[in-house]
Amino acid sequence: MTFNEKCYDLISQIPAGSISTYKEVAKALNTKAYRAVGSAMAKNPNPIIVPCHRVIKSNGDVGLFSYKEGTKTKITLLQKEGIDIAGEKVIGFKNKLFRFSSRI
DNA sequence: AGTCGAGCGCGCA
DNA sequence: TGCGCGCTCGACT
Repeated sequence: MTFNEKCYDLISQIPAGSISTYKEVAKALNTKAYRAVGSAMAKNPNPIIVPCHRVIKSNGDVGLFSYKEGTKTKITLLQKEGIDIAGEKVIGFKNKLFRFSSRI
C-alpha cells in the first residue's frame, strides 16, 4: 500500500454530492505532502473508482484537473453532482466537505 | 490583502 | 540523483 494507493482509497470513499480537499486527504494520511496528493491524482490510474474531480483546494478553488481546459470539465461534473460553483470557486464547499475520519 | 519561499512523497529523466 | 507537481502554510510588505 503506497502513499498514492491510500489517496485513491480515501478519495474513492467520497460519495456523490460530497467533496473533499487535498489537505483533508493529506491529513487523513497523516502527512504533509499535500502536493503529493495532487500529484497522485494527476497520475490517477483508476479515474473510475477515484472521483478526483471531487477533490478541490482548501481555499475553495476547484484547482486544476488534467489540463487547463480540463478544469472546466471538473467544474461541470461537480455542478451536475449538486455543487454550486462560481467561476472557478466552489460555493459553500465547506458545507459538503466529506471528512474521512468523521467518526463521531 | 497580496506575494514569496519552503516542505513533503512519488514518478520521471 | 535531482526536479517538478491537480497544494498548503507561515512570514513579510
